[in-house]
Amino acid sequence: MNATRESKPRRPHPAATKERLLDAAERLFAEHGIEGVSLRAITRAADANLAAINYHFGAKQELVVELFSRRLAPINLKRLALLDAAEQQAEGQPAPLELILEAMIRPAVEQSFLCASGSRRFMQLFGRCLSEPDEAVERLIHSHFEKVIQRFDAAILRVLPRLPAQELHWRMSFAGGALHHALLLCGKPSLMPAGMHRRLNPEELIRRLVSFTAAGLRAPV
Amino acid sequence: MNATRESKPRRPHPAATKERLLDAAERLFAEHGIEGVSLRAITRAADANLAAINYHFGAKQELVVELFSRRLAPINLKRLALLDAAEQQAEGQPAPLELILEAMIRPAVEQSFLCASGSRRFMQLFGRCLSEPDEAVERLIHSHFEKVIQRFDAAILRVLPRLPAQELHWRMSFAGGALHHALLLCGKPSLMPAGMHRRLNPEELIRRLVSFTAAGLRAPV
DNA sequence: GTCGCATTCAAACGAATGTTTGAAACGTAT
DNA sequence: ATACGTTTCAAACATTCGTTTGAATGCGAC
Repeated sequence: MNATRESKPRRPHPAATKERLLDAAERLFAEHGIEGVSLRAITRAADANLAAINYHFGAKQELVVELFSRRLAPINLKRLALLDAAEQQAEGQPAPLELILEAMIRPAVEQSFLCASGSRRFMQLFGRCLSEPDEAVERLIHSHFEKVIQRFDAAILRVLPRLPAQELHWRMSFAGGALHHALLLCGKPSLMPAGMHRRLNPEELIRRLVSFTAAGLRAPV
Repeated sequence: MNATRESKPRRPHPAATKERLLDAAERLFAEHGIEGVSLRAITRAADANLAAINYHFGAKQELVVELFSRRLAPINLKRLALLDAAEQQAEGQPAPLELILEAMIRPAVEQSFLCASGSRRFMQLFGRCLSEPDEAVERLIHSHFEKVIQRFDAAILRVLPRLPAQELHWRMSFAGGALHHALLLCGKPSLMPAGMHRRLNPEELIRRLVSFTAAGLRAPV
């Protein structure tokens, strides 16, 4: 008998404990909030020992940081890539507003709808953390978005040159709020009005968000 | 010497402990989240004994319920009153979209900017709780908003009759997300882009929110 | 005064939290 | 086989949490 495979069916990849912890924490955090999940719950769900988190991450806070970086970095890279593509396709002209907004919205929605792995609920967690008090998380999010916000602000100012900067900032905040609230609803259909979550697919949501926010941004001052 | 006034300057109205607890809890909850505030912190801030909360409310959860009801009920009453006024002024015609949206937005923004008492930060707390996991809070919010949502949906369907119900629900969710995200930003200027919180007054915010969401709701399907 | 009721108080309760510890088990290179 | 660095484990650490308790206090009515 193969001792490593049959006597202990659990722990298929011994070196993957760190990833299992991240996945379990992501799922549980999205469901119950960061403060609402204990290290014991995480390690139990990840089939790991209680001390594993402090061994691999040092502290719970560091796990949170690594969790956010793992998901936020790819999303924002994709946002910038889509924006680059939109601007390159415009050939010197300002990129179309709808394409800019889709570049901002699509990566978040797609990540939110990704069924594979635990990444599906991350955007729900992210939306929750926007309103959380933890200063470390706040700084972390801010650092991840600083560059993205600058690029998108500039792109939109190019296509809507008559929009005052102040007005643009507020409207982008409104758009962000709409996006994150929508992703939140996707994770909590119980908050939706009846019958709203019929045929809930990402492309439809993206289309709705783009047309709503584009109209809002184009509103007369 | 007046013993009740000079020997113990604290506790001016002995019967107001319950209110002091609610005010302190509201402020602390808005700053650190519900789960992030202990009964000890609340009672310390309210200059009351630790057991005061369990004596006056029975449990922490009941304090939260009473806290929400105290603020949410007047806001939603004002919303319905403004909507009634808008529809009455329209004299049988559908009420103007901008007036309907202002009826929804103004009470929340004004409550959020109210400097007197601790009510100023409640809307920040409310926005936070939209994404919180607590099922009791979730049901509580839902029950407070059920009637309001129905009335506003109907009013908007009257002025935008060509808007499919599904589309309307999503766009109202987007509008709600924009509103609550904006109120969240007002409570956390650190999340704003630089220079955005210059001259932050409620009327300007209301105007911006109304024009943004009105344009979004009118967007072509 | 003194009774009765509402409120406050200090102290303690059990349970749960994040973290630490030191030994055991593991895989791998020598 | 032996030794070594890495990883896992059970157990305990000190805090903190929400809640409970029972005595003390305040205060108006009789």
